Amino acid sequence: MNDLSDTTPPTAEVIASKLTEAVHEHRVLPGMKLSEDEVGDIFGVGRTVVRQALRTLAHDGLLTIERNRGAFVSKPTVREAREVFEARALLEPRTARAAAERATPEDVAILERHIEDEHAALAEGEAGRALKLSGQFHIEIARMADQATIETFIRQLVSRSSLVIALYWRRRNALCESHAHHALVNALKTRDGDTAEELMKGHLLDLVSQLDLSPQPDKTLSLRDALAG
Amino acid sequence: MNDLSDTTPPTAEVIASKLTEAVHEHRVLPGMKLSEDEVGDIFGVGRTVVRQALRTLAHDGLLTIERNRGAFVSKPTVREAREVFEARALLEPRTARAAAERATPEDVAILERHIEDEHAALAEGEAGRALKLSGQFHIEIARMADQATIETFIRQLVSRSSLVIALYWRRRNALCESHAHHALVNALKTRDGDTAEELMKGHLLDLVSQLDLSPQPDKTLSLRDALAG
DNA sequence: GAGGCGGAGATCGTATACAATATTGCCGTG
DNA sequence: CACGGCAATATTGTATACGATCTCCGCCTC
Repeated sequence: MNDLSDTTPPTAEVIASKLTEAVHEHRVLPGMKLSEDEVGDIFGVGRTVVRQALRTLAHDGLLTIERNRGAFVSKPTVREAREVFEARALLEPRTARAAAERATPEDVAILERHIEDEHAALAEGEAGRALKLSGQFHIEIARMADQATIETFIRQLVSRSSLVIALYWRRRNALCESHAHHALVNALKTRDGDTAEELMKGHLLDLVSQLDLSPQPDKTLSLRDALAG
Repeated sequence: MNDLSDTTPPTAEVIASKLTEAVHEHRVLPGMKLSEDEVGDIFGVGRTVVRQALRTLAHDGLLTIERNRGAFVSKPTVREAREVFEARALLEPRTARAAAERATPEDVAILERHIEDEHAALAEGEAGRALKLSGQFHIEIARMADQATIETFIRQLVSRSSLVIALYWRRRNALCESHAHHALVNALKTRDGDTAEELMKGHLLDLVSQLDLSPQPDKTLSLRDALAG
C-alpha cells in the first residue's frame, strides 16, 4: 500500500495536532500567518476543516484570529509570558507531587526515555524536537497525576510556553533543563512527593529566569519581527 | 428603529455567550441536545456560525460533541466533578490572595453588588440567576487578581461547576454561600491576603462537601435522564 | 411473539459558491 | 516628488447544497 500520498483526508483534530507540534518545534514562529487556503492545500482538505483546526488552536492561545485578516501565530506580550509561568507555578508543583505519589515503574521508564530522546535530539542539532520533548515531559507528569482537567490546562500552558521561549529565550543551550528533569525523575522513582513538588517549583523559576522579560521587547520586537517575517 | 426583531445577525461569540449563560442558569441541563438547525433558527443564523459556537462550548467542556450525532450538554462523571474542584483548589485560593492585595474600592463595590443581586434573585425565586451570579463572583475575583490566563481557566472551571451542581447538588438552599462570599469581600476590603486565601480554600471545600459524589449516580442517572430527555 | 433486517427520515460533515472586507498598487493632484 | 483616493485583487465570513452516517420504525422470518 502506498501511504506516501494521502489516502484519507485528515480530520480537524489531526490537523490541529500537527500544527500544534509544528509550533512546539519552532518550525512555525510567532507572527507567522496561517492562510486557510494554504493550510487546506497542504493537508488536502477544504477550508471548512482548516477553520475548525485554526479555531481550536486559537482557543488554546496559540493562534490569534483577526477578523477578515486571518490566523496568526500568537506573540505573547511580556505580561502574558509572566502570566503563563505564574499559572504553571500554581498548577505544576502540586501536580508533580501527585504524580510522584502515583508513578509506576512504567511511568518512570517513559520519562527516562523522554530525557534520552531529548539528549539525542540535541546531539543531532534538532533543537526544535528537543524543545517539544521537553514540553511533553511536563505533560506526561500531569498525565501521571491522573488529573485530566489539570492536564488539559498544563497542556495549554506548555504550548504557550513554546511561544514565550521563541520570543524571549536568552541563550541557546538548554542543558540546565535536563538536570532538573533528571532530578524530578529520581524523585518520582522514590515516590518522594515533597521533593518532586520542590523540584518542579524550582525548575519553573529557573525557566523564567532564563527569559528576558525585563524591558519591553514587546511592541518593538513584535513590529520588527512582523516586518522581518 | 425597531429592535424587537433581529436587525443584525449575532456573531458566534455572542451565541456562545448566550448558551453559556443558559447553562449557568440551569435553563439548559446536562444531557440536553443542542441541534444545529434548532439553534440556528433561534438566533437567525446558518449552521456554520452555530457550529463555531458549539465547538467553542465543547472546548470549554460544557458540551460534548458526538460525531454524526450532535452536541449535548456534558454530564460530568463523579470523577470529573472531583477534578474540577481539585483544579479550583489549586488556582483560586492563591488568586483570591492576589485579588485581596490589589482590590480597589470599586472592586469591592462590584462584589457587594453581586451579593445583593444574588440575594434578590433568591428572594424572587430565580435560583438559576442566583447560581450564575454566584459563579460570576468567583470570576470577578480572578479578574481583580489581574491574571487573564488564570481567569480564563477559572472561567472554564466555574462553567463546569454549574454542570456538576446540576447533577450532584444535595440540597436546595444556597444560603451557605452568601456567608462565605460576604466574608471574602471583607477580607478583600481590608487587603487581608492571608485571610482571603484561607476563606477561599474553605469555601471550595464547603462547596464540594455539599455535593453527593460518593456513590455512582453516574451511569444510572445518566441513562435515566437520557431516556427522559 | 421475539428478534433481526432493511428502508425512510433526519442530522451531521464537508466542500463550494457567493458576499463582505481588508490590502495593495496605481493614478491623479497639489 | 509626496500624498490621498480609488479600483483591482486576495482573503476571510457565511450560507447552502450534497454526501455520509445514524436513528428509528415497520416488516419479515423463525
